[in-house]
Amino acid sequence: MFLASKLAHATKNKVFFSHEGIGRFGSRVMPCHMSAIYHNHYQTSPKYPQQLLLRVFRAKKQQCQQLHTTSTTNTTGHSPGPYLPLSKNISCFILRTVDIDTLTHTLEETACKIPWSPPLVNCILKRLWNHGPKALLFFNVLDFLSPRSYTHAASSFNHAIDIAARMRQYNAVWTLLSRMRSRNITPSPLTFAIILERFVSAGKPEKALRIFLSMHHRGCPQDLSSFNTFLDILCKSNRVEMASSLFRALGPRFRPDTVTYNIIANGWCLIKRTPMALRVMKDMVERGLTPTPVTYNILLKGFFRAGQLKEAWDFFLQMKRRGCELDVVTYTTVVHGFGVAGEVEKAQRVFDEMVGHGCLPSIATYNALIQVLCKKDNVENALVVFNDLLRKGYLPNSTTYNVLIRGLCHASEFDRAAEFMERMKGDDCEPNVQTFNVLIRYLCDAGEIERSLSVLVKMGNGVCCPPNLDTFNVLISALFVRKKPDDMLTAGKLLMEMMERGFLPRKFTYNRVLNGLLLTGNQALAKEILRAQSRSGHFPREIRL
DNA sequence: TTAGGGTTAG
Repeated sequence: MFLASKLAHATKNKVFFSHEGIGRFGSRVMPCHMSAIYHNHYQTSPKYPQQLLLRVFRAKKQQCQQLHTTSTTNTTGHSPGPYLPLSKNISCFILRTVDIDTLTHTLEETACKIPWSPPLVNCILKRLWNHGPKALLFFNVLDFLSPRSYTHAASSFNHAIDIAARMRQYNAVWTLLSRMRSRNITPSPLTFAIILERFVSAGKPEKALRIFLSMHHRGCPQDLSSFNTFLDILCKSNRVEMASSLFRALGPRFRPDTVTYNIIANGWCLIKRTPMALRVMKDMVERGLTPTPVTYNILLKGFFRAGQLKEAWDFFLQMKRRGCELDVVTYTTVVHGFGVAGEVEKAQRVFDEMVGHGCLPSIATYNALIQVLCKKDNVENALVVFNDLLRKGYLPNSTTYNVLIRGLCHASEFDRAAEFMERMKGDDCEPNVQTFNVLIRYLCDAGEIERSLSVLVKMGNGVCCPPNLDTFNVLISALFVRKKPDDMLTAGKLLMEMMERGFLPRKFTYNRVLNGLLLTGNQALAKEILRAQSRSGHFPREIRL
């Protein structure tokens, strides 16, 4: 009964951090947030997981149907996503079930009773993103249901492949790819884009090249589009030299187009080698291809990125003189570029002139100007621009609020920042993890550890957005500043919580917290962390227990 | 996930 009541609370997503007043940990009296962390930490695996997982499903099924019905009449036009509540609860259940054998058994026993669908499965996989082993376990259990009442969609295979590749489990990647084909699902260019990107970001571009060259043997022929995708992946990981060589070697086979040239030009700009980007533009003209507004915008941004303000301005003027199309991206680039370089007046002038030139600012342009004013001028002036955009009928988005909230925090205006967080909700724009992280970071910097922990409590109930790796890293680091023994205990609980949520702590964080706990006589929690770690099948890099 | 602009802060 007690466990059932716990889970019922869990399904409301409020129980873990809903305690108010004073709680206790051992003999130590703690403020409410400490109690909340304690409660969250000690949510153990349920005793009868099958029944409880089904209970989660039943409790949410009706809610999902209601949401599905109401979503069509939602005046905001935003569907809350009929799968959201169910996916949230199933993924919470999976993350909180520590013992892998119990979890496997529970999933195997109950999975056949739940009507799976690709959107639901994909939602759950995304929520399990930070805990690769459990995500793949979930995927595999569904893939081998007996009798086979559900077959994974291509999109779910793509998610699973991405997760396996992210963990650098390359054998699992190829197994999944073969299994995909055995289920009569052809791997798509997207499947290979995912694989190629993971190999490149893992520092294996040559292996990625071999995969690209042989992908037709695995059911997906190469074309210009997949060639461009691969070049772009290489360029975005700062391997433009390799992309250029490939472009020269394979160009005749794929017949490069404007997009190909733009990708390579952008690659040079990303590493601040604008002369090379200009050469690419010259090459494309010589090959009979006309540079597009995208080409010019890439170059323009490249000059700003490289700190070549004079060249950027000259290029901008030249674009005007030659009658190139100056679109909203061009103006946003210039406003932001000059602003972050400290030339706020020039940024403001360009912003003011764009309307006169027949180009309306987008919300991104406003965001660029607001950010610039917050960083290089005054947050009060940024608020004037914010009110102006409201007056003109623009709808601020989460970036608008985040840059403003950061500006207010930077000016130590925490109460006003909190007011804006409330205001976001009124604009149908819930605070996201970046919003909370900004507030937490600045509160920590100001030494307001308790207030920052209470922000974590707000996040942790999962209603708005769960904390991410940054959230935990910032908070744990801050707990080492005051040198208070109680802070070590809190750091230990945070480490425990982050592991339960599937995050892999850095070796430095892990050792630092364990040492802190041992030095302050908190051996019990240190052992608990070690046990949880060894059960999770998830290890901090370079840690072997 | 065939190309370009706007969110932390290190």
